[in-house]
Amino acid sequence: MSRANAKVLAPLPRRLPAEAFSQPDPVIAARYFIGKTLFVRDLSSATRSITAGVITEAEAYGGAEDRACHGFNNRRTPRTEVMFGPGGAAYVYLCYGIHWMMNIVTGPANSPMAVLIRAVEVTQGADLVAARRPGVPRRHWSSGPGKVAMAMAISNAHNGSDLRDGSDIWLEDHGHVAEDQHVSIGPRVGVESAGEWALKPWRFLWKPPVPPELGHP
DNA sequence: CTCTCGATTAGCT
DNA sequence: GCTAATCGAGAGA
Repeated sequence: MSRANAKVLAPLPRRLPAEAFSQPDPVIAARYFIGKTLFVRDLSSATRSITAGVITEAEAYGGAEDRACHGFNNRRTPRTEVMFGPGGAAYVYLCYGIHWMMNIVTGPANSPMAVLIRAVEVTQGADLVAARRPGVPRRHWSSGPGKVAMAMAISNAHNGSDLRDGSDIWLEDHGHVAEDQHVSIGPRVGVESAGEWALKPWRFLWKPPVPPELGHP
């Protein structure tokens, strides 16, 4: 291969800029992450294989006043500790004793904010995901926060990993554009007990356009 | 130590 | 639509 071709074919700089993680408003961050690609290395297998998926649903948590956030009122515990670090780390915790939830820590240090990844569309390693989710239809592989972890083999082994330049779990921009007209905004799921904070429209759901031939008259 | 509850899912009605 | 499963975190005594 010639030097000129090597330059043309060199990988694009796909990692996200640092500012994406230090963004002080978790709601803006959540919207920004829609359409970005999450890469995960399977730390539980000897092969340490990698799967990837485009983020299609996300929710914002944070600001010390957000009652739905684990860091509400600056509650600092072993579990929430990673949220008090600077943006860019993975916050992974166990929910309902069974399900792992994957979050992107955002904002400055000492300010607990995170974006929960609620759904992805698998774009790499579909064979691996199919093996992890036997009998499950593809459309249900990762259509929920617990399912995202199951599909991509995310667990507490990823908690605290640096998403900015790490190699166990990270984010890339592959040019998928989630246009406003296809992104619905609404209240967060499963946080009814958070009072008025449960009503905040901090959930973003990307529904790619329906092909014309499938549209209703 | 004990008690409560959860950023959910899957299966059945 | 309804609910059991499942267990660690966090709070309080």
